[in-house]
Amino acid sequence: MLPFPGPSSSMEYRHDVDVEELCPVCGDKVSGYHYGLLTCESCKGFFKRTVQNNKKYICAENQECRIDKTQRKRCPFCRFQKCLHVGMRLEAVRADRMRGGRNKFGPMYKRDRALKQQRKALIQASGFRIESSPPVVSSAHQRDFTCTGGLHPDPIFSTIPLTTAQNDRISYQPPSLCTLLPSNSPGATQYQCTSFSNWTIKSEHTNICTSSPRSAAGIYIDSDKVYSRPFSPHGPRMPQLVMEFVRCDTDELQLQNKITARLQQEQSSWEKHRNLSTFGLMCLMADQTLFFIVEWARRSIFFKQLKVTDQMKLLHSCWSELLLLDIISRQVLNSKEDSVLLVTGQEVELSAIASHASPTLASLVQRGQELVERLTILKVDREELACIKFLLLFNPDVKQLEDHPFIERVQEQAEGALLEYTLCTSSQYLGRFSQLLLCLSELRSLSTLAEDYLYCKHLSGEVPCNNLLIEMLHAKHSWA
DNA sequence: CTAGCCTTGATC
DNA sequence: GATCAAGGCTAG
Repeated sequence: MLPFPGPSSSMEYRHDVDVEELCPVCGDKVSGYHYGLLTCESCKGFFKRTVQNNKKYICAENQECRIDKTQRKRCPFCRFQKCLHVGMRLEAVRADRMRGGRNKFGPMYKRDRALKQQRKALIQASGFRIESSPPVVSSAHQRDFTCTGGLHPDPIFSTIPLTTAQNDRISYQPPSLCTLLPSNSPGATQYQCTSFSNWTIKSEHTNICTSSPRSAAGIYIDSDKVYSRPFSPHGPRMPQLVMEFVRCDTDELQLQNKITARLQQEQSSWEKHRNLSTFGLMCLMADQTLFFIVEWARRSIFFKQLKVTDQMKLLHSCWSELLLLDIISRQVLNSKEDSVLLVTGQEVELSAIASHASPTLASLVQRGQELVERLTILKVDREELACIKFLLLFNPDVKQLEDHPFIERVQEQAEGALLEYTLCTSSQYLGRFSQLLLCLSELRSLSTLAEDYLYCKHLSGEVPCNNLLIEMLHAKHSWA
């Protein structure tokens, strides 16, 4: 048993002098503080040109264009909206065009830097290591699966009859994930920009550098900078990135309805060929959930900026972790102690599972339950779960990533966001963050075991085939 | 128009 | 003198 991965697979927090961050406007590399916050060089220049020359832009679409590194040139209107939205300050552009020197934002930049240093020191002091999945050494995974041609036009609604595992091994379909990933629904999940007319620079912002420093739970926090909340001005303050993560989340009710509908469709198709076991039905459920996990990733902030090849590598690496987290989250948020709540809304008695499960499965369920209990005691919330999903997805330990620095930076930002959130919501601050990271480790470890288990079941022909689940089971090992 | 690099100058 | 966020310059 491998409760925790070995040190070789762990990712330590680096002690770099410069913490690399992402431009809140486009996700490019930050070059320094510009007009009120850390941005990249190009957005700095863009903001300067726009304000200095009093430029007026018009959006050709719905004023909600996605702004990222590759598309930032396409719509200056939405780019400028986003500049304002994330907090770039008009008043930092000098009317007299005087060069050099310092402006009134200097002290604010200094405090922000101090906060970041403090946060970094806290993380280091806590001695955390973010554990990642160890390389899978199970001999069952060493097989070489040859892919042949032929893609499903739409795997989600595919009614191609399911084949047996034996046949699958001979004619394994190539990854359907690659057909799911290319973005083909522009505008579906774009960054929300407030319209310019609705945006007002509040006078309190201009006084920020003269206001007295605030502290929370012994940790200095410049809340105007870190906890700006344009989405919901009346709610509790929380890191903007956490709100963005939550915004990316899938609606549970919608998920339940869609998966139930698809399962009925799949099941009727399957039953024409043979009876489906309970285990098979669970696999179909997991399979359908995977489609939604891919959908979630595809429309998520940062992920959609990645090349499809990197997207596939990340998903192939963390699918089982995300799937397990999905199942576990459901138990934590809708907790009934003696039963497991399925994605379809059905409940299965734990005693029923225990009486039918093999020792391996029983042990997996047991460990899963223990993790649910730990998270329940912690009262983990949606915001924290949303951060954890991003921590799992943006795993910088995945091999041969094209844009590794970007993924590393997102991982760091997600960690930072989770830390800030826990500091801001919990009186035990650092303790809570460490507890959550320990749960994350356990989740990773558990998902590896679950994947091994599933793989063995697949080899014995018990997993319905030609689906995303099978592709994922095969993929991690064919990449290696 | 964009974005990378350069120059400037107040503050430390 | 070093720093670093302003504005400036310019090839692409």
